[in-house]
Order: sequence, then structure tokens, then C-alpha cells
Amino acid sequence: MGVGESAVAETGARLRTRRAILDAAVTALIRNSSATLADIAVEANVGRTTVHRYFPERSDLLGAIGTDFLDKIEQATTRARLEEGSAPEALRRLCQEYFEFGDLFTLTFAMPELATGPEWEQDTDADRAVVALIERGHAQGTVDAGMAPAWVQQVLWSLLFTAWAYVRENSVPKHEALNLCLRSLAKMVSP
Amino acid sequence: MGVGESAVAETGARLRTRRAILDAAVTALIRNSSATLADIAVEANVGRTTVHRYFPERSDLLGAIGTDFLDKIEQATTRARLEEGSAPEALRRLCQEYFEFGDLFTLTFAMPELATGPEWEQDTDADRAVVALIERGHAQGTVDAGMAPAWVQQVLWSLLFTAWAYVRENSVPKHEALNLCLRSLAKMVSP
DNA sequence: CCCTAGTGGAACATCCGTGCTCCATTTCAG
DNA sequence: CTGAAATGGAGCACGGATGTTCCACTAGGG
Repeated sequence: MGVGESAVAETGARLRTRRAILDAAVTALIRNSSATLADIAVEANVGRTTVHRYFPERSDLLGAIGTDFLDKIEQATTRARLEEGSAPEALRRLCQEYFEFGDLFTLTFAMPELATGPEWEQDTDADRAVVALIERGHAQGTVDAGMAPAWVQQVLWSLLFTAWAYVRENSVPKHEALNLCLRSLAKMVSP
Repeated sequence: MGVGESAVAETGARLRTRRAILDAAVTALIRNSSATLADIAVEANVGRTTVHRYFPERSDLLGAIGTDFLDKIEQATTRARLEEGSAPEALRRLCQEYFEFGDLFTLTFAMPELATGPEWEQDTDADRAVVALIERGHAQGTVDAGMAPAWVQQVLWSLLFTAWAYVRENSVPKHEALNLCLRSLAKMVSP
């Protein structure tokens, strides 16, 4: 390979394999939070050796899952356009955007170690945007002033987790859980 | 030992040791959900041998934690006297009773395997009492009919989890988190 | 006071996940 | 078609947790 290989974009095949392993890891770890690298390899239809090639140590894989999640959160937050409309409306859009990552929220609750490391220590842009949104709601009187931004944010996350658990355990259609989630959140923040 | 020893009440010392190990296990597992039996023994100020004497296999210990939790839930539910007063008032009492077990809720979220086994499969008396409470609220118009009993129950659990996480991560006094929890729940169920 | 239940510690075999190496095979781009 | 890239599989060493046994010790109840 040429000089500076580490900075060069990876070939298509490598990217695809990497994604497959990452996704398989999430699936396997949700099923059993102490899933083996061998389990993950099977889930990804890949040899265990290949997993080690992409993620030398287990912690590398876990870290990559966390970083990937962080990226998705960031993008979803952008898509929600939190500056537009009333605060409750924006919060509703955010909840809808986050909802599709429900399995990742579930995994993060079960494996707090995923959410460790430098990137998780400091506030992300998404964090700041959400806090700003709640504060805007406070200022405009559309969000209950008694509900602190950090509290609302944490409840949002755990409501998403709850919604997915509700779907799994009660075999309820996803949209129904999402609706309960949206309604519950709206009622909670309403002044 | 005499005939029927297994049915005989254990001596005081044994009961105390058993309790110590159980409590230490919860503490150690909250700190690190993959804590070693050796870690737990240290936390309990007990030899690892002793742990094995009380719980031959690791799964025995985990199972005992789950069963113990189930007992506590049961007792707390009884104390809350769910039949008395309006449904929202009773729900508030229930939340207050459950709140003290916050660490156990946290642990159960992180280790779903604690909540497996026959006792967890079927509905407990506590489950039925809570469902009946919500339904009473529906009938009397004091609880939003759109909030299904199972949903309310699950949200209650996750709000308790959230409240404790909120305390840990934002170094907020417990009573403040409890208040947020109670207010949030009350607003969600209000019609 | 005594003795017995209860305990602590050391030592041991075992199992399992991990990280690594080597080599044969497949795949894909030029 | 050809060679480099990518993969899969077997094998191996290592570490750490587990479960078990044995023995010495201590504390507390009769």
C-alpha cells in the first residue's frame, strides 16, 4: 500500500464488511450482552479471524459501536431541525427521529460501558441542541419550567428504551409504542 | 442435622451472612455488571469459599437476587395500599415505595438475566394489583384512558431507573429526583 | 468452659474467551 | 487472465473465572 494508507478511504469491500460486523455485534449483544466474538462473527457471516482483523481487541469493537451510535444521534438531531416550530413540536420530531435507533438505546442501557470514553464525556453538539431547545421552551412558556433540561433529555432516552421493551414484551406494533411515547413525552413537558 | 433440615429455619448467623452476600452482590454488580465472585466476596467481607457455600453456582446467586427483588416489590406494593384513595394518589404512593429500591431497578435494567426464570414469567400479585389500579383509574376517569396499564407500569419502572441515573450523573439530591419522578408520572397519567 | 457450626485461605483442575499466527482459498479489480 | 486483496479455518498460548477439596481457626451457644 502507498504512503499514508491509514488516511486513505477504505475500499468498498472493507467498508461493507466493517458495517456488517458492527450491525451483527449490535444484534448479538442485544440478544445476550455477554455474546462472544465468535457469536458475533457467526451473526455477521464472517470468520472470527476477520473480526479480529477489523477490531484487534474486543474493546475496539465496543468502542466503535459507541462511536457509531454517537454519529447516528448527531445526524438524527440535525434532521429534527430543533430550531423550527414550537419547542414541543421540535421535541416530537426529535423523538420520532431517535425512535428508529431503539435497539441501540436498549443496548446502551444494558451495556453502560458502550457509552464510556472521551467522546461520551463531553457534551456533544446534539446535547447542546437539545438543552437549548428545552430552554427555549422554558423561555416561551411552552415547556414546564419545573422540568430541567437534563431531566427531560434523560426521560426522552428512557422512554425510547421503554417503548421498544413494550413492543418486545407485549408484541405491540411499533407505531403504537411510538404514539404512546410521543403522547407521554408531550404531556410531561406541557406546562 | 435432624430430619427435614432443609425446611428448618436457618440459624441467625447463616441468615445474616446470606443477607450480607446478597446485598454485597447487588452493590458490586451495580458498580460493574461483570463483577467476579471474588469481588463480591470482598465486598461482603467474606471468603470466596463462603460465597460458594451459600450459592454453589453463580447462577444460584443471581437467581437469589432476582427472587429477593421480587419479594421486596411484593411487600412495597402491599404497603402502598393501592385500593385506597384516588388512582393517581395511589400511584404516587407506589412510586414512593418503589423509589428506595432504585439500585435494584438499575441493576435489573443492566442485567436482564436477573429477571428470568419461572417466577418472572407469570404475573405476580403486585403486577395484578397495579394493573387493577390503572383500570380503576380508567373507570373513574382519573387516569388517561389512552395509557394502557402495561405501558404505565413499564414507564413507572423506567422513570425510577431514570431518576436514579439522574441522581448519579448530575449529583442531584435524591428527593429532587423523586419529585421530578412523581410529577412526571402524575402528568403522564392525568386525563 | 467446651465443642461445634461457621468461616477463611490455600491449592488444584477445568473451562472458556481472547489474541495471535500461519496457510489455503476465494474474490475482485486491472 | 493474473496478482493482490480479502477472507476463512485450524491451531496454540495465555489469562482469568469457576467450582471443588481440604485443613486450620474462631466465635458463639449450650
